[in-house]
Amino acid sequence: MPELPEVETVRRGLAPHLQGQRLVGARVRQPALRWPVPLDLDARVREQPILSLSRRGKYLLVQLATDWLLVHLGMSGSLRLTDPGIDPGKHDHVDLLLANGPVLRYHDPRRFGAILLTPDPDRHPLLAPLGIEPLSEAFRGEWLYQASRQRRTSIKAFLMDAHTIAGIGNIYANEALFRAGIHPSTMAGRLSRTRCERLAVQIRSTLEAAIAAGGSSLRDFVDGQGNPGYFQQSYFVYGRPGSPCRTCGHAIRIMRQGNRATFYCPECQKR
DNA sequence: AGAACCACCTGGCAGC
DNA sequence: TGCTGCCAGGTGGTTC
Repeated sequence: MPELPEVETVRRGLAPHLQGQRLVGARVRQPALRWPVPLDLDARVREQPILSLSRRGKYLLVQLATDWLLVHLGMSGSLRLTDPGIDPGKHDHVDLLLANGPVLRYHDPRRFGAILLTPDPDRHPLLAPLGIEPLSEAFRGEWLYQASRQRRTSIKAFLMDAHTIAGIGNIYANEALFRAGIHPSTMAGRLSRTRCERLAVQIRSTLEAAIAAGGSSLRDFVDGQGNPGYFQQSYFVYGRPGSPCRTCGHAIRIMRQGNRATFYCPECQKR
């Protein structure tokens, strides 16, 4: 579910409801996420004002007065505001209680996500090694060109490496490569400046279009208010093996890179 | 350096 | 209806 656009959609949806509010505690029903939820979460968030909501790659950062909450949605996580009178469901593992009434409820059937606390996100071992933000000013064709020199890995693996570029997952790597006309197996270090320029532009525009559509509604993705996203309707290749390419009509192909499915059009995407 | 696996975990779905 | 096997948005780690 959650790649950069989905996390950004959640952030934008929650920010107006959380900024300026105050937490009064946390209820942890299932601490066994990817890493254990801190045992002292309740005590450390109690009476803490929420100063800001930001995002780094696929992590949502909630700035409190003395700590930062790091939330990762893993493969199946969601975060939404709900009424405290609504009973938690089977996979509603953590509630963050707001002073003004509602609860921020973390739901994650597969439990690949994480809720962590840190006094200094810049030095946190999960955040510090993250690569460039693909929506930042610095992310341009020339950056992509320089960063990919001497890299013999495939361009798709390169795009999905969070230590190089933060936030691009399987869906948007596939979609951006299609839009840029680049075959996913192309060696990263072999891309010309021109193609790096085109790819950087398409990565940005694909992510921005997905955010504008409210994210992708795979399975049960919902934003902070429980609304679905609509970007899935715009997929060119992801999840469409055998279906006609929306551009040329050839059948979309599927292959495996590592253990991830790669979708591409053999006609529109060149090595 | 990079590719391939594995691990973590649940649920949906196809096929029998 | 029910069982089995496979698949899924992530990602740190190990091994070759």
